[in-house]
Amino acid sequence: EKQPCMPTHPQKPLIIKTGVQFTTKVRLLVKLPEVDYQLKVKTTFDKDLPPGRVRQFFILTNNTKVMDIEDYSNGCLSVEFRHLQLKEKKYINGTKGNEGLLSVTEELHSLSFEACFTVQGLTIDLETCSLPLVVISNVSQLPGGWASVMWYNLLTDEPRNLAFFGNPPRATWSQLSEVLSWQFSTFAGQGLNKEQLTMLGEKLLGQHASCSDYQVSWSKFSKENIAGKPFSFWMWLDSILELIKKHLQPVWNENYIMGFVSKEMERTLLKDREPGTFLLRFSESHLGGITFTWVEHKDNGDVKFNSVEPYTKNRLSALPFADIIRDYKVISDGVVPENPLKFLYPDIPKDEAFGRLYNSQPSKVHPYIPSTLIPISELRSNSTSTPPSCQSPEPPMTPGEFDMLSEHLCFDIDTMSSPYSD
Amino acid sequence: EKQPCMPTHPQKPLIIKTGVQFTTKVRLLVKLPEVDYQLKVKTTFDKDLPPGRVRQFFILTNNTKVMDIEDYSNGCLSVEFRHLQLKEKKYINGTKGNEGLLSVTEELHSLSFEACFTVQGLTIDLETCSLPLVVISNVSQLPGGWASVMWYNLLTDEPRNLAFFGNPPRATWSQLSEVLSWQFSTFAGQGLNKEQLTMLGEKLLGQHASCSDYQVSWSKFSKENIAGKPFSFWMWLDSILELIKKHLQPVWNENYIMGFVSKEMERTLLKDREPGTFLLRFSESHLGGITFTWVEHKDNGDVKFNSVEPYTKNRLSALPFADIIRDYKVISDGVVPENPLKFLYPDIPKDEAFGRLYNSQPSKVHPYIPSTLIPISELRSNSTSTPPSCQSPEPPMTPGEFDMLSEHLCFDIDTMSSPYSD
DNA sequence: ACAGTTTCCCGTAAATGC
DNA sequence: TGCATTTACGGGAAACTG
Repeated sequence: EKQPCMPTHPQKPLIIKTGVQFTTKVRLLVKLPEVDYQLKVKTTFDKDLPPGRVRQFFILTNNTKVMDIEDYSNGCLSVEFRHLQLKEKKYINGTKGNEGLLSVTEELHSLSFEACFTVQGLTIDLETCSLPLVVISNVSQLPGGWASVMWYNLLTDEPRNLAFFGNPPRATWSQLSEVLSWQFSTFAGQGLNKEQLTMLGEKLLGQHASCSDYQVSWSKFSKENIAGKPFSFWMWLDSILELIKKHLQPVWNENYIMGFVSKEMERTLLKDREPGTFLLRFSESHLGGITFTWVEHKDNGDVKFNSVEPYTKNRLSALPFADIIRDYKVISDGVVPENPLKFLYPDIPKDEAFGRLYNSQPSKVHPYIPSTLIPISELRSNSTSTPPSCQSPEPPMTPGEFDMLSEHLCFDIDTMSSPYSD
Repeated sequence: EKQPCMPTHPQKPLIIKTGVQFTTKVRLLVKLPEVDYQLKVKTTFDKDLPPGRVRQFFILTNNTKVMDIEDYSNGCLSVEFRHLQLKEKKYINGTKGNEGLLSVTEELHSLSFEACFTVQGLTIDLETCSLPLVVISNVSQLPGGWASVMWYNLLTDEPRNLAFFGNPPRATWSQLSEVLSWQFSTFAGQGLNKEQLTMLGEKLLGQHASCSDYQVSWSKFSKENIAGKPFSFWMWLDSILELIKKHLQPVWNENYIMGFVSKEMERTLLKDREPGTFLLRFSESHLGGITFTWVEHKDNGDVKFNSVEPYTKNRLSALPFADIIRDYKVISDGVVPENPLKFLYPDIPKDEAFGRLYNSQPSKVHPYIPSTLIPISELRSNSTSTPPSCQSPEPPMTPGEFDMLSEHLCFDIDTMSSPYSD
């Protein structure tokens, strides 16, 4: 009878941060005959959630409002709650929230709506509730929370299985790769192609990625660290999404960032190209880094590959990435510095590709000489730049419709004024 | 009988930000004979402040505590309030806080302490209160608030003249310059010398600065904008203090930053020096900027002065200032770039002065080529760098003891855990 | 000691008030 | 409308807490 249906959260719905305002809206789908009094709706957080095991929260601010004819649309009743804010319930007795089994971003919560009215002598109780919600206390928990929201909505149709992460199902790589591509198209404006997904599949699954039915566990996806690295697969991927959103948007949208490519594949691609051909790829060793690799032909006919130390958000906020590509110089002992980047793979002249994205700000503060930062690498004559080991290449990927996903995720909780992330 | 005496606030005492925790401590100076019950002290904010004209605040959190024998020291009674937090009182009737006459940082408030006890049948009421306090709601108001605290404590000994800024007295330049130097020695570790103060005096007073008895109005000091600039004298100076604190501390402490020097004086100093002699000075046109000016001898014998576009906190957080000096290069159309900075005025070889402060981080992320940002200025062959107009030079300054000031300012309100500023 | 989690609060941006 | 002031909250870091 009632349906929780609210404006899509601009970025990451179904995650609420304590102490930060959020908005929610309920709509009554049936039209009631002559309700001549005001229909009050009350929201309750974590209603009926048994104490223990998980944290519990309550709504700090006023949580009862009267339904009203919806402004636009077909005159059904609706009510929007604004400025709601969550706070954790503290127990005096020894009961603790979060008993070690689940991490806080795996705890699922819910927001309930209740209304009661009498019509023609009949008392009717209405109650409904939201899809499972993740509650976090700091934006640093947002990536973990979003992993949970994705996994839940990808793998179940149940409207309210709060115990989902007690025993989370696996996803096929086919399903998962679709969601990952969708993440990039939603947050960065441009999805992932087959080759990029192949590299991600190998990274997550090794050789098994050849089979799109191969299953990925929740743990492998976002809890276990990648072998030899202090972060999980999803933390790594999300750090790249954030980097794109904040610093690489235009370059990414032009499809100029190959991004996900094994080092072996990189060499294969570059080795027969013109000297100075380069490609852009994300760091696999550090969170949120991007590097370029260019090919150089030595005098003796050898082919050499060089990769610059990855740029991270700090560097990129000092200097936009396109400008880095424009201005990058290598200095070798007293020689006139030169920009080794000539052609974006396969063969696009650098300025043709990036020209529009350059930021040329010669800043005319008159009494002063304009100054800018430029990125340089200084090569000592005795320096060596040994080619590192790399990963194995591999096969393709399933495409597909993600109607189901977008349907679920378009739902619901909305934290006021573009809340998390840019 | 009682005295409010608390730990010196690490940075800026007597300023409290709403919603941020602060700490205060009261000590009972007389020793009471056998008080066999607990002595309760209550703090009240803005006690007896008549409504209207100014905002009023109250203490959100628990504000009554029992006095206790002080841990260390001579066993007198004391009590420390922690986690106090201020919130503005809102009036239902039309009365507004802050009626236009005074800005919020000129409003003075106070924190009162009360205790009542009976000894040998005699009831005694104790009450005392803090020096005037400034209440702000955002750190952006901190410079304005600190200006008020300085002016008050510099110019009056009254313990509680909350109407002080209704008609604030003037300060002699002699008094003021002392306080300014003290600001730099307190917050940046190194005070101002005679020449620096002279330049500041001229900037504030023009020719009158020759007379150290000349008076500076409160308005001129911190309210009126400097002619042609969108900021007041104090806002400008405080922006420089902040820049030093965050980005220039070591260079400032070595006395390598002349900083306050008129452009005319700058030329006088540099013109007879070796080519490549440079000095460091703060921007007068923008908040929180530092530039270097170097002298160059043209082939035709002319002397030319060049100043780089000032570096602000954003640039400096991408690249430490000493590294900027080390790596700065001027590129003129295809010539090998050169660093024009050779000698710190008067004649210290650059690396001798700054060597210890360089940050050399060649970063050994092995598979990658290390990269860094370097600051460059690109000179087009047809570019001109016209010498700008400058200010007039002038005379000396009074030194002196600032015991009074430090005595007053060492007082009192303490906002938990290094609150404002670094 | 330590890792997961929360709190604290600056500093920027946006909202609000006058 | 513009300016002064407050609120909002991301993001880094410290504090907490088992």
